[in-house]
Amino acid sequence: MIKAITGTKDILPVDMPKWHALEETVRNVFSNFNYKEIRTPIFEETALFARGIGESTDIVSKEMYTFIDRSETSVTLRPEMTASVVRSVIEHSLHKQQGLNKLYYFGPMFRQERPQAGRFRQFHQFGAEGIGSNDPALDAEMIIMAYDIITKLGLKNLTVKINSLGLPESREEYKKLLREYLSDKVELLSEESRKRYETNVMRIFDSKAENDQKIMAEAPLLIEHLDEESLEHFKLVKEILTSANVIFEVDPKLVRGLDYYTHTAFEIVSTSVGSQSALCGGGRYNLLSKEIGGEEIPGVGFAAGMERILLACENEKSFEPKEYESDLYIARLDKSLYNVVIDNAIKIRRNNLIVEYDYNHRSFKAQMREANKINSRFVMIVGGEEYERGETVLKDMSNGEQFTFKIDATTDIIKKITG
RNA sequence: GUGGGUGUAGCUCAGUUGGUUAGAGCGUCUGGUUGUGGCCCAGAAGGUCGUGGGUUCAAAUCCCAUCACUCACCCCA
Repeated sequence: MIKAITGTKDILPVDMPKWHALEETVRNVFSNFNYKEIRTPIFEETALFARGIGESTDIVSKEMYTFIDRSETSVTLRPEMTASVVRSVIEHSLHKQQGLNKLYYFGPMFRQERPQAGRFRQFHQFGAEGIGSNDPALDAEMIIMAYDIITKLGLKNLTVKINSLGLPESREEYKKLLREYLSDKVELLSEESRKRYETNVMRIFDSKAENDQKIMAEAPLLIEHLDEESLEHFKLVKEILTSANVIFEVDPKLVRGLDYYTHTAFEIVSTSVGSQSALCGGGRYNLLSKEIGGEEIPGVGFAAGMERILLACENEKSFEPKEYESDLYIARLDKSLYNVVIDNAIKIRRNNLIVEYDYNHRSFKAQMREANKINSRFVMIVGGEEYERGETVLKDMSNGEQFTFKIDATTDIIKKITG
């Protein structure tokens, strides 16, 4: 018995109403902010992610689905979308056609991690990227859109965390400072953190090891060593969020695991899911386009995990997607009338109504039971004396009332149903 | 990669100190008089007890291995 690959999930018809509801909310909010959808390939040259996201990140160093294709090219299933979107903008010179490109996307992403609650190897994200402006209003807009989508779904128990990672120059200076602070404490750090001391010292703030946290509690914070420009940028972001009524908290220890961030970094976390509590995350990435070989184009964006959001919605029972319904079920009393059923079903379906009938040649009772099961509003009964008179019965399933019509006047039936 | 938990019908689960033909609810199918759903009633189908090995007169039950699922660490959406 072949089963779906570890960490992947079938999204079955019963799951579809909530996915559609989520997608609808996402599209509505993004289009109100005038973002346009973009779709990029599901796999890319490995170098795009390696350089864009950063060799030392967990994603690149141990989580990517990478393989050599038949033309000896190393390709990778995308672990996130930002690098792809920036690549696409540069490749098609979208940034030269207009100053700012406001883009959004949906789709599956792939990371080979151990699955757990709210984490899969194939998972879905929606997200937005604003490419071509360094304005703090755009940073704020990302957070506001993410916040609006999530709150429109009725979710509570949220925290919006923001931080500024500053400019590369001030960050390098700060890293020196941090290394100095840690220089005589390296021996006390966990193994993982000692590695980070060499590769990416700021990430030690992410460590959950008790002793590491104790040491880091006293460490100098980047936010206290930001340059003027970064401080001003951060201040404006906070002001806009405040006037938009987005309640946030500044988390000086929020250091995101992707290399390309500058200035704003943010996350929205929920207490309604498992330990993987980040529903969305993002930030500004003014260095990214240069990193992947283009000119320097400022950008900011975020991505949100759809499975996690739906999990939070279920746990909070925040909304109830509507159940499947159909307009008409055509039942026959006599097997010989199958063709009449088929003809009418096709005619009425072509008039934009949801029509079903029994394909398994079951009893009339079974047909009525099925009509009820699929939530059909009406049943059209074909057969018997009425049929001999050229008529058919239409039953309203909500109250049991029945009406008789000329069978060749299906338009009357359609009117009755839609009216 | 590391640790914990769980694998019995399509689903959710029961199965006593190892002891005959492995159960329930839901779901599915059929029927409850000639042509009418929901509720109710009756009946039926459906299981190599995850897989492989071992202990035993006897294993769903005990032991070992293996796989899968799951939660957590790590990290992230």
